Amino acid sequence: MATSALYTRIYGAVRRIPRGRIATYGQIARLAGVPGHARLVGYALHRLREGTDVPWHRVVNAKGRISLPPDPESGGLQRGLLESEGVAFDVSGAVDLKKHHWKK
DNA sequence: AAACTGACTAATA
DNA sequence: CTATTAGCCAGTT
Repeated sequence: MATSALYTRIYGAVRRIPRGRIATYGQIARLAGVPGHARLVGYALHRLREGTDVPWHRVVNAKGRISLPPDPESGGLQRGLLESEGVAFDVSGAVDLKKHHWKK
């Protein structure tokens, strides 16, 4: 895997997200110490897979929606994980940022 | 090494 | 509300 310092920082930042809360890519990038690299956060998470200790499902885009198309294999895993943590989804499939957006 | 890609964001239309 | 454009820059090929 293409290990890099940024990946490590990004993963570390994601791990800091409290349970039942969600954060945006831009926010994670900022926490990771690399503001402006929201895309890198997404890229890093994309390389992840089951078995990691990173709660990637708590990371969503600025709209509070899941950017990743539902994977038939995982059966909409991300949404299920969030719901089991108490995160409410809007009817349009967006997270309720009003309630669950994580604030440092 | 150079070009292409992208789990983004913000601004416009 | 959705669609398109542009800016962004490291990672991947």
